[in-house]
Amino acid sequence: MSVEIKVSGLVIKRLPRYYRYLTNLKQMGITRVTSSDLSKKIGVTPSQVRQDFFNFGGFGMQGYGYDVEFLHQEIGKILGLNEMNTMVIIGAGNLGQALAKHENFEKRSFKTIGIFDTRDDIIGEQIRGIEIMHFGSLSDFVKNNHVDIAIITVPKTSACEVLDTIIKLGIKGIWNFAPIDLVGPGEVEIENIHLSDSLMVLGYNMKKKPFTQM
Amino acid sequence: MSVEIKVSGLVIKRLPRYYRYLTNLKQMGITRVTSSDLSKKIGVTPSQVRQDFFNFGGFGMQGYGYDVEFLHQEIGKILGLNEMNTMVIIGAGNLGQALAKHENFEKRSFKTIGIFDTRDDIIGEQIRGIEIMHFGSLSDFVKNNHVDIAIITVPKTSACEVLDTIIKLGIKGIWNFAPIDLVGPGEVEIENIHLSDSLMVLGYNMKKKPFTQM
DNA sequence: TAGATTGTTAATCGATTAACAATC
DNA sequence: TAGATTGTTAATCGATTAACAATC
Repeated sequence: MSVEIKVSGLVIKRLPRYYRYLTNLKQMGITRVTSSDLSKKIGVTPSQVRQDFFNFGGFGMQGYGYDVEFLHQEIGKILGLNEMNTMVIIGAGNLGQALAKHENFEKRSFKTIGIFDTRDDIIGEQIRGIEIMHFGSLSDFVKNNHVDIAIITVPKTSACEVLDTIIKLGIKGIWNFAPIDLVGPGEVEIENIHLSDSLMVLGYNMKKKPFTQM
Repeated sequence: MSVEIKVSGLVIKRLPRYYRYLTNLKQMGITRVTSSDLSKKIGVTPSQVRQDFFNFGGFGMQGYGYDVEFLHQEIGKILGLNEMNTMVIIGAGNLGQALAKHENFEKRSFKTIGIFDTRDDIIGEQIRGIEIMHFGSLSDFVKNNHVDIAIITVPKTSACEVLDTIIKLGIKGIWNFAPIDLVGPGEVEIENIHLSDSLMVLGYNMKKKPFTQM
């Protein structure tokens, strides 16, 4: 019916930053904020702040600015934070366990409800009350529990195999930490996190400095 | 003297992806590649591949394409992978320990040489042969060892304090995992990793799908 | 030499910034 | 009402794509 106008990915990436800063403002008891205030804290122009919000219809009032509480809530809705998203972690290695122990995700309504691995010696262990189960029982688990997102923290070599299984089980969101760009069918959303890519960008930026100063 | 032309950050972010794919090609024994081949694998246009490399003068030959070995090496140089970068981890919590155990970074010439924390009970422990030391001894450590990069994996509440110390010690690169955007003086390069931001972007992309299909 | 593919310039597209009328 | 600040359009800037001459 109403054809959704595509919002640029660059805008979407800025939303969590707005959200984080609004959370701070709320905690400090500040109730009103202008595009100029926000822009200073976030390091963009006031124009961009207004333009970003304009993509969603605009959340402010002329002459006043934005209501912190309301803006926080609306951005949260856009990002899907108003309802809990359930996650399973595939791969209980160092990174998988660290992510399971991380408490920040739940604050943002992303909750881990199961961890899966193939190493028999750790099956049955619990991390923050979340059980480590055998990868073979993932299928049953998904049938009995609603799972929104699978987090892939297996080695590069098994990532593709795991991806296939996950897609077959009908999971629609994937957060991939294996150092390979996973691609799936159109209805599956994949976010690839490449930690060493980011480290290399840091390496470049550090090296480049002397040149730009000339 | 020669004023370096600024290369866009978007180009730099693509370099690690080229690099990863070239590593694969090398491993498969492939010696030659064209901009068209690369573009297909990486999901960009051939034009963009050539334009990206043109920023650095171009690495190919007309009528032939690119020599895999040479291109791999040149991109590695740009990213600063030809010499070892030393790193310390500040904060030996779940994430800090997981990063210390991660072996991929060393393959890219980023080597962790020390881990620091303030909790007395874990001081002296070793992770993959890397000692956990008291945060108070960081200053001495930096005097005796060349440290390129500090990885911040402390809670949000102590991140700013840690940042101050690190900057005073003269460390020039910071890889920050605390959920706050750290900013430092111009000569210090900071890469902020916000895992939950990425999760929220995934959340948005999953939600948005039904609309775009209308 | 003929064919292929780059290097490089020009055209297009999209994102950011500026401007200002609308309005609280 | 006057002042402030948004919503929204227009102008600018930068990134991507297209085109093609250079050349291996």
